[in-house]
Amino acid sequence: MPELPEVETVVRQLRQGDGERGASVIGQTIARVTLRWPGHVARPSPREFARRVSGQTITGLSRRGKYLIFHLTHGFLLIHLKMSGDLVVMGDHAPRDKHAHTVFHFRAGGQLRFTDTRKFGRVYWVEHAQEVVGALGPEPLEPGFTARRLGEMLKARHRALKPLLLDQTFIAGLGNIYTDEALNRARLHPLRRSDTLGPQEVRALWRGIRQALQSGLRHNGASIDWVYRGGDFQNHFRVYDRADHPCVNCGTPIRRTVVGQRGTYYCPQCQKPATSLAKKVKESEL
DNA sequence: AGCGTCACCCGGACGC
DNA sequence: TGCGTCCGGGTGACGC
Repeated sequence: MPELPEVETVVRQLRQGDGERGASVIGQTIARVTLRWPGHVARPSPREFARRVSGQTITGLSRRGKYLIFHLTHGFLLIHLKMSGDLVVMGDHAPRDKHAHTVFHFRAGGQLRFTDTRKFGRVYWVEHAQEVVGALGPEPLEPGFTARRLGEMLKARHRALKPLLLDQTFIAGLGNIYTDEALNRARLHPLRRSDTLGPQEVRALWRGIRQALQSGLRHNGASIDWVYRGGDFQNHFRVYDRADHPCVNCGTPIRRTVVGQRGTYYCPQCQKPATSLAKKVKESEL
């Protein structure tokens, strides 16, 4: 599931263009679009989408949260990879891929393929990118995201940390993997209430979030399931998908529970619940 | 209003 | 082999 580091990795590769993933998309003019599965188009209508995007030149590429933002001559093309999406530039005669549901054909030859096994991904064409990403929370790796600011944000809410961190309007870019990794680094229990953290704990969470994301970026993201993006962060998980494996810090077996309908991994020794939570947590584990 | 919970969309993996 | 179940990002419905 592409989260901030995976999406950023894709953005960098599409921007630079390398041997493995083809030429840069910057400067390419989209001659036409093939919509093999129109359900990919979130807005406007599939027909209108194809019309709006065709003939436009990609002048820039950026990221906001988990969205890729292609800057066009007029308006913006936004793509969300959701769980299984991937974007690759290929030659026109590259082998067919049954999961390449949306394909952007370049005037100069070559194509940008949006492959998406699960079909959860979405594409948008809008006049202003804000129409789609306007409600997102702050970018956790940008300078404006300080520990102080995080502290104020946490104080203003009264929720368990895990679902709050997954809320894209709270912070943009964290998904299930990096949330669990961040909480582990911060030594905070996933069910801990956001407004009960002391200053040291806020700072630990701030550092945990940033270190987990930066570590992911350094490894070019994680390649899990059948989606290979060149990254190897999956070999450096501390808790995610490591149920019953020893905690890298204390050796205690990592535990898997469900929080907010999401598989949640944590170390029961390093990430102890606050005393007021302990009873509730114990009950849910029996 | 804010929060928790659940269903939904998909198809591959996995257990029986 | 073939069935049922699980999984998840984001959204929207619903109830408290």
